[in-house]
Amino acid sequence: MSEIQRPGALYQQVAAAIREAILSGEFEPDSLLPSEAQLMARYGVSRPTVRNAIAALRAEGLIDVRHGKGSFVRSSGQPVLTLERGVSRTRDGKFVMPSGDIWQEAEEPSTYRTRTTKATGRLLGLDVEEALFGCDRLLTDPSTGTRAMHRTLIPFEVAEAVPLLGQEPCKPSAALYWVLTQAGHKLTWTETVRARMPLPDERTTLRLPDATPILHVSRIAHGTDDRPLILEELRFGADRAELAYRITADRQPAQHPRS
Amino acid sequence: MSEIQRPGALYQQVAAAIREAILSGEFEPDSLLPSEAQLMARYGVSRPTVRNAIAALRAEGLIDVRHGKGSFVRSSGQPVLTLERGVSRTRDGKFVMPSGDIWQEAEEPSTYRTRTTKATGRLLGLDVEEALFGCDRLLTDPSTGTRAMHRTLIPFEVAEAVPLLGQEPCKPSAALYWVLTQAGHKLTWTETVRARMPLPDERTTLRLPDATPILHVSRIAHGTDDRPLILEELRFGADRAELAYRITADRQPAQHPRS
DNA sequence: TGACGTCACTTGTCCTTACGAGTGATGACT
DNA sequence: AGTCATCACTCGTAAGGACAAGTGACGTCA
Repeated sequence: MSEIQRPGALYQQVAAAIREAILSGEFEPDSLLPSEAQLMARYGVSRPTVRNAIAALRAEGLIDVRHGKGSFVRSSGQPVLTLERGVSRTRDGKFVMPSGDIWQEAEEPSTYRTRTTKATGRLLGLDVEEALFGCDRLLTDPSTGTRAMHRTLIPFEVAEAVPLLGQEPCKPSAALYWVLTQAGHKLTWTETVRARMPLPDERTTLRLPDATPILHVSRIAHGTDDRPLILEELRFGADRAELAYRITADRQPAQHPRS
Repeated sequence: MSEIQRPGALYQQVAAAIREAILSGEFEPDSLLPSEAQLMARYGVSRPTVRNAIAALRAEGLIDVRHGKGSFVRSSGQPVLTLERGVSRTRDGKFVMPSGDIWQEAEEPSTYRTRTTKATGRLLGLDVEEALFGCDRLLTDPSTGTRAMHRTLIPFEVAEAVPLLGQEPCKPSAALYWVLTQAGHKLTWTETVRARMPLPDERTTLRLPDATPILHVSRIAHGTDDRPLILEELRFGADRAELAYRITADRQPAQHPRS
């Protein structure tokens, strides 16, 4: 019925019309959109044009298409899982460490030895081709079904100085940080947050829907002597989880540790 | 030449072949890929199939296509701009505030009055339909050309108690936080980080390439009485900028009331 | 009643054809 | 030499047809 004329290509006009209908609430979340055939009739266009419009909306993350069933308005629900990335104490209250260890292991971790790449070397501030211990784990949060990929990288140099680290680089981060503190380090860490589209293998292992970016957190911990000790990387779909940083102004040092 | 057979659909096989060639470095970043016609000949498929494969690679953010020129391997460069979201002092060293005010105004800010939506209400912990001062600004970092959308929301209640706020809600955040501190508040804030695909208007105003997610930071500041004072939202393309949080373990309070 | 095959409906894949539109080089004309 | 039309190449858009594959309901048959 609604003849459209405005912006540019036909399929963009169709996409715009559907998008508007979705955003205005005419189509409720999780509801079924008209089928391709119906849209063809509705706008008087061919099937490729309709499919092109639908592809655009998929790329925007507005709809989900299920083979044999139809297109559904994606329930734009906010993330259900909030990862608190501040600090928290252990139960005995004696020790401060990075929080966020809600995860459970979904698969056997795989340990390996590797070398710094351009990206990891940049973060660690190391020369290229430095040797590292590595451990990759696939984590889940059972209560929400969220999945995440976790990687721990420890320079050989550090592992030699703190043997417990190299022996079990797959321990949850809290344990590793505890070991480091026991070894006399006062920890400071920096988290770098990036977002990007997933590679195909990340899409499958994280079970990501269409048009779902990945949040990629790199946490690098420095010790007392300002040397990088551990690099942790966490990757997860941005549809399910979000990050939270709690910052208290009057407690934070201005530039760097004073005491 | 290279006949392919493996996984599923033809176009996926073509996409996989090209993807592999890119990731293995056979095609250098910024280099020109074979044209659609060449790919048709190379893999013995029709143009829609080739275009479908190319569309998949675009959605992954692996390539950029320029009308009339061809497809180019996207230089997967890391973000060039790091937003330090910790705390920093003013020049006189007297006051601690959120850092990150490197931005310049790209357009006239627009002030308005609005009400809490479901999303903002949730963050502010307010009942729905509460009245707010709002200000939207378009910011740029001239040195890198990065653009960002910024929004400030201040509840009426707060603006009345601290009149300077409501009068000029468009001041950079540092100024607002300074005013609040002068009014006797000790500030604590929480930043929530999410990522999602941009809406069309965000794509255009932020000048985002294909398959580029948005990083969406919501900073909500609480005062001495634990009441929400200001909600700031910052949105920018994840291709250019990243976030950095510096955390020092032995200075941070142990725990905090969960919202 | 229960199991199963069929059918109608959906989206997925693939092909062919045609033309529009942006880009850059070539070459003719001034 | 400089200007500009033309042309060949690129990707973008749109239509048409055909068949495969997933889904669910309906009806038949044991």
